[in-house]
Amino acid sequence: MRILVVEDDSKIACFVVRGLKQSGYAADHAPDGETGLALADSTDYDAMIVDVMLPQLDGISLVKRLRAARRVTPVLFLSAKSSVDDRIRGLQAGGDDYLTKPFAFSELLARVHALIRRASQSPEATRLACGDVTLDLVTREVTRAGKAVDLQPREFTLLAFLLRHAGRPVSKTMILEHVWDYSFDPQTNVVDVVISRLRAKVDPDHTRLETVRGVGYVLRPHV
Amino acid sequence: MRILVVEDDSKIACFVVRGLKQSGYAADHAPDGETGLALADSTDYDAMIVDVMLPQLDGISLVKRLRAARRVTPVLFLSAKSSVDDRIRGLQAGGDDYLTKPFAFSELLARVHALIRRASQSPEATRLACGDVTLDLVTREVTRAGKAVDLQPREFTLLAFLLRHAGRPVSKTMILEHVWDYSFDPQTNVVDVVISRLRAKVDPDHTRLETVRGVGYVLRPHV
DNA sequence: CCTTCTCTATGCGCATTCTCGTCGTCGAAG
DNA sequence: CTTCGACGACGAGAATGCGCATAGAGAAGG
Repeated sequence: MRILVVEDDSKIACFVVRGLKQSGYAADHAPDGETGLALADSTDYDAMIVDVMLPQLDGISLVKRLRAARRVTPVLFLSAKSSVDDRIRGLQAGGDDYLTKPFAFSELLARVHALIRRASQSPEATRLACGDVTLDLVTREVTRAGKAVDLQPREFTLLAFLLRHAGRPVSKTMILEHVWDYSFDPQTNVVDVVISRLRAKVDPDHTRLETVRGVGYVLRPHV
Repeated sequence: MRILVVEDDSKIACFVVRGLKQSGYAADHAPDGETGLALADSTDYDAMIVDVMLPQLDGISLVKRLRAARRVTPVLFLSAKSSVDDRIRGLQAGGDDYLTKPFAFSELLARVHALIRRASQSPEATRLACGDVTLDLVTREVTRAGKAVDLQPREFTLLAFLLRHAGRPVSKTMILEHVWDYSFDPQTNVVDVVISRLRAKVDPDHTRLETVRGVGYVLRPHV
């Protein structure tokens, strides 16, 4: 779940990004409209949070251009003004929701949640499972064969990612991008290391988490 | 639990807001009807306390317009007049309760309590518990293993918040928002400090209040 | 003015995560 | 069938950064 935050006030941006990360989302930040559009254009975000007042390219125009390019990423507008007019303009431009500053973070989170859930049609599962392995995104509990397993943060994020793609191989590049937030392969073997630790904890008999040589890894649904 | 106070007399407003905060509520204040309506429109309050006599837009009209917009937030009217007529007008406009000035703060608090309890259908638990830790929101008594524990206000609010979410991790951002009423992260470590003090008083053997690295804290239900 | 409570600042300790190095395994080609 | 090359597995040590505790400053209340 990756979210783009387009916001010029660095304090607000920093606060929002941090909060989203603490809630388990990956978050990118663009300080102006142009950068935001470029990022939105090149990455497939699950949602965007866009300030209306932005340098270079305002939020409304940004979203209009995004929609013109047939991008349907759900957008939540942020604005200092609370006038009904502004709200209407935002929604007409293709925004999906509207929040006025100052706002409570929990409200922002709730709305983003709703947006993603609506967009993906299927309610955002809080509980992932594959075979006898289960993972709860909210309580952060992981079990194998009914027994609780204690995972470190990185291991947790990686397992969650694998579970989301259970049955299909995921490349190391993908993993680095979504779990480590790296855009480029920094010539490292971190993934191998954490996969190794994950196997020891979650797949001791080596039947669930398979290696696909030259590609990456698969989580086997059967077993 | 967030409450909006719409009241033009700044002394009364200040007094009420302070009292609510001390009782563990988050409270906002609007000095006139227009501001009040705008705030009520953009935020999801758990209850509102509205003076009938207000500049710009009187309390009755405010609530009428709120109800017209299908908002069901419970409203308690404040008024200087105690005439039965006024009371009827208020309730007809969509108010849920009515209190005449001057009033005792404890009475206001009791009624707000009742309003929220009624609105949320599930009676607002006055007593929270998790494992051998109990907390009473009304008497402000806290016990651990049957023995009373003396908490400072901040510590009390934080513990109450953790108890409400027992079993699920709560992020520091959330804590700052609900316990400190900060909308933005002021780059501080207050949360850590108060957690530390809370542990010393309520969880000396470090079994109940766990750290979730990079996220926040959990209160463990078992033990 | 004194007390009580809360916030800020700092350094330390430790958990987590990364890097490195070696060993093992797989697959292809001769 | 054997050999060679490349990729992956995994353990051990090192670095980073997060969280904890403490003390002192500041604010609020009596």
